[in-house]
Amino acid sequence: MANKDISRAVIRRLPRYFRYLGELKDVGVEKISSQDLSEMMHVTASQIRQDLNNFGGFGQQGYGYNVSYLYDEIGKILGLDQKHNLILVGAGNLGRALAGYTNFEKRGFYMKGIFDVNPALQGTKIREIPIMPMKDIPEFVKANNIDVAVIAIPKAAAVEVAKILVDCGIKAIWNFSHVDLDIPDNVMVESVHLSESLMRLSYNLNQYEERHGKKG
Amino acid sequence: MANKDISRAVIRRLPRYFRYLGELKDVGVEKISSQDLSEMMHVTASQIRQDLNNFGGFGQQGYGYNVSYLYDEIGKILGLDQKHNLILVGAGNLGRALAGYTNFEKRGFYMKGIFDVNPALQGTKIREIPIMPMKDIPEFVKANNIDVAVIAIPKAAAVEVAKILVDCGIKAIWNFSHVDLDIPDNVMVESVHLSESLMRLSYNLNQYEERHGKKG
DNA sequence: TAGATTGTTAATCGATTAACAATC
DNA sequence: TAGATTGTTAATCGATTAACAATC
Repeated sequence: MANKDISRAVIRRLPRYFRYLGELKDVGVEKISSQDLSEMMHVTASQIRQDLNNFGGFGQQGYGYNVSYLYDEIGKILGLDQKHNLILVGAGNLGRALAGYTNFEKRGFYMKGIFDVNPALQGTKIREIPIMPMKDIPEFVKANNIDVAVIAIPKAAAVEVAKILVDCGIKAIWNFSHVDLDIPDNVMVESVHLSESLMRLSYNLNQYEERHGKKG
Repeated sequence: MANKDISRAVIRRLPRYFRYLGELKDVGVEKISSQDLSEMMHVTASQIRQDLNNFGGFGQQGYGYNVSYLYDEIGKILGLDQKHNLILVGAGNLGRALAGYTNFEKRGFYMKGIFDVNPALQGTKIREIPIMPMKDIPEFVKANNIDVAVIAIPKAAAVEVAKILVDCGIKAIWNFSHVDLDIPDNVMVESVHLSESLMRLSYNLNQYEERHGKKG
């Protein structure tokens, strides 16, 4: 299960395999060949086999892959069987949406605390999770065995907060702020840059219109 | 400005250049060399020059790049100077957060309507934008010159809604539902799969712990 | 056994980096 | 002019695809 040097491209694709296998499992499909899966996912069968074989031989010649088994194995590779406590920093629009995100538990992440600068929010709760002042972060992180933080605050504050989080030993940050957090290698950062995603949409839309006319 | 066959990798990077140039501009920096920018962004200078030269020579030998000019040019390449009307489908937690997302206007996107299945929400507004029943989508899209839809609803509904949107001539979809929308080539889809992002975080966190021990 | 399909090696393709001539 | 730095070609690297022997 411990694997060195898996390429980023492969890791990017793993969750998508996991999603498709989960759906197949849900509708009761027991086995699938790389060929059939490739048609469903619009990728090559070769790529699927290559990707999976980075982690071991999950299939069987002449048969294909057992859906349920492969689903579980990819889940383990993704570490979804591990439990982690997390905190949310920022209870604005996006933060509140993330606090209500029910998939955390399904992936092994448990939200234990929420932090915000707004004094009006302090003492209130979201889904039974207390909202606390920013200054309480270090103590809370240490006391509650927190190793992941979700950051959904303006970029200026994000840089500062990231530093605090790193100092109190957080191990990973899910970053929604519009900034690249420059933190030590031993802290993982996964960023969701909505703004950049919107610009890519804009680019593609614009390209299409330039090629086909605005009312194409 | 019309450019064929720019690789996806380059497009993925453009918004990031745009962000850094915007920040440089904001602090009053007038020019920058690919070398200096590369150090700031942690990429190679060569890559920056290659990327930019896909769209034309924006720099000057012996000088570098004019920050403000390059910022504007990349903005044009990304189509941020174009205006588009959009609707939001889904006024749940995430939908409400997106409705409050103030960057839309800055990127040329104007939210004109919100749609939701919940009857209790109908007739109410978010930021002066009316929430309407799903069945009104086609009429509204046609009447208000809408060409982009933001989808933030459960995956089962998303597939169905996407079909309706395509039928009434929408040109691009910003998809937050956990599903790959299988729609015609002439409709652009930009997906933000939060769930997959969280799984990548999980993978990296897990890898780190396996290599360094749980309390590394 | 024959057929199917994997695991894996080899070939191809594309993206990144290095190098340098052009030129401001 | 000399120095700096781009634009661009060539070299390298990595990722994807094709092919097929292994094997269920």
